[in-house]
Parts: sequence; structure tokens; C-alpha cells
Amino acid sequence: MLSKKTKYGLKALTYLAQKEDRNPIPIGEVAQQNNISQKFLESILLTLRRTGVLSSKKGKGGGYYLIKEPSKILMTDVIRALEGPIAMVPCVSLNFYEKCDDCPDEVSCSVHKLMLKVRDSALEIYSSNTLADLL
Amino acid sequence: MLSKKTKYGLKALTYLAQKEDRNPIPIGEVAQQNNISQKFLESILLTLRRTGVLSSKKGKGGGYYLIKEPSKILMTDVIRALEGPIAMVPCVSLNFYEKCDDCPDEVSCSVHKLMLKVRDSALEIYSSNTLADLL
DNA sequence: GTATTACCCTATTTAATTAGTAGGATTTAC
DNA sequence: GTAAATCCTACTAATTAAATAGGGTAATAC
Repeated sequence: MLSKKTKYGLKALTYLAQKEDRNPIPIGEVAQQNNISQKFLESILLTLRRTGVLSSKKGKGGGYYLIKEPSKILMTDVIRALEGPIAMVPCVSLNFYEKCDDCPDEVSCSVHKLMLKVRDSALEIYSSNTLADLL
Repeated sequence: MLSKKTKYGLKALTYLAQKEDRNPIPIGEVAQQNNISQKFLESILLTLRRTGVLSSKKGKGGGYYLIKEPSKILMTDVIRALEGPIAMVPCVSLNFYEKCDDCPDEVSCSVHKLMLKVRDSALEIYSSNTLADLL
């Protein structure tokens, strides 16, 4: 299940991308227009800023704005930053790999085998879609 | 993230499928051989029985056994029974559809649009893989 | 320079879900 | 009858997600 964090993050990014200009948009506006708790959204946008997807301007007239073209913002990056691993089990994760403690042999593990295919298909979608594709 | 329930269920099914014959195998054996809590596995196998994937025999010499050829057991059915919806958001789920309460218009929703693609790719994998493919 | 705006950050609380446990009832083989 | 096994309900513990609280800090308009 997709977390609200990711869902809200995607909606916020979409909202910013839809604006013609790239002027800073205050969090409050984004939150209100998308039915998101403002405080919750704050932390989400902060994460996205650290990821390098958007930047912010403080003070009056400040807010958040994209620093890349929507067509350059890959879903892989957004999902990994907000949701975490794309893989459904750590033992098939590229960026968050971890060994299962209950599984003696990864190679012969049926779950591993299946989830590898699922990961690849998800990765195929996320890496071939950008923010521009969601508009 | 894949739940342990699903993970254990898949491992148990694999274990049963690997046996040459289709004699009942007691839960205890399946649990032990796969490092699964026996009590937890009980409820998982019960679910799979209700789904029609396997059957059980009570009493001494009893246990669980497959009632279909592994090549006839689709991953879509197993995943839906144990994990629930394949879709990552209810608004793109085929079998567990639900409207988002925060989203005014599904058609124009960017999250909806992306998750539709993700669902389709996952469905493609799950519906083209059977238990036999995991062995 | 000052007031205002809005980002920045940490900690806490609440709610929901998942994972696992407990205990007993029922069925069957021998 | 007894032992071995499934079946079933309810409860508890642990983890994670979601949201809230509250203040701190920086930048900007005027």
C-alpha cells in the first residue's frame, strides 16, 4: 500500500508542476488545495528538497518551487525518497539491500525469485515515467 | 513491503509443491523446515484452504496438501488472498476498489494515473506466474 | 530596523496494522 | 481411549504510519 506521505508528495509535486511560472508557492496553499495537513506536508516537502527535486525561498513571498523540469524528475527518485525501497522484500532491493534472516539460501528462495520479477516490472514503470507524464 | 504472512504463505506452498507425492504434511513440519512460527502459519494455511488452493486432513496422519497442480495455482490468487489488493491505492484496485476521500477527481489525479500503470505491470507478473514457476 | 512571513527541525502522540500467542474444541488413526 | 493433528476465537505485543505540537531561524517587504 502506498503511504500517504508518498501520495501527498506526488500531489504536491504535480501541483507545483502545473503552475506556469516557477515562483515560490507557500506550503499553506499547496496543503489547502490538495486536502493535506499542512504540518505533515512540511516534512514531506523538506524531504523532497533534500532529494534535490525542489528548492525553497524563505520569508515573505517565499515558498517551494521546482528546480528541475518536470520531464527531468524521475519517479524512481521521488518514490525512493518518500516511500523507500521499490522492492517488496529487502533481499531483492537494489538501493536498500538486506539479507533475510529466516532464509538460508537466497538463490533457491521462491519468494526471492518472484519478487525479483515484480521489482523489475515496477522499476520499469518508475524509471520510464517523469513528473511530466503525470500531468 | 511484502507482509510476513504472504512471504510465509508462499514458502509453505513452495514446500508442499516440492514434495513428490500429495500426502498431507503436518503444519509443524512446514513451519520447522521454513523457520516459521507454527501458530502463525496455522492461520495462513487456513486462509489458503478457504481460497481453494489447498485442502487439509484432520487427526493423526493429517496435514495440508495441494489440491491443484502447481502450474494451475496463479500468483494473483495467492497474493490477493494473503496480501490483499495488488494495487497500491484502493482507487485503482480491480477487486478492492474504493474512492479516495481526499481526491475530488479521479480522472485528473496524478497519483491515480501513475498507480494504474504500476498495478498493470504487477498484474502482468502475477497473472503470468504460477506456483510451478517458483520452484 | 522591525514586523511578518514562511521555512526548518525535533519530539511526541495517536491510530492502525501486522505479527505473534494462548487456549481450547474438534476430528481421525490406531 | 489416546495421541496427533487441524480448526477457531480472542487477545497481546510490536511496529509503523500519520498527524500534531511547539518553537527556532532565516529572509524579505516595507
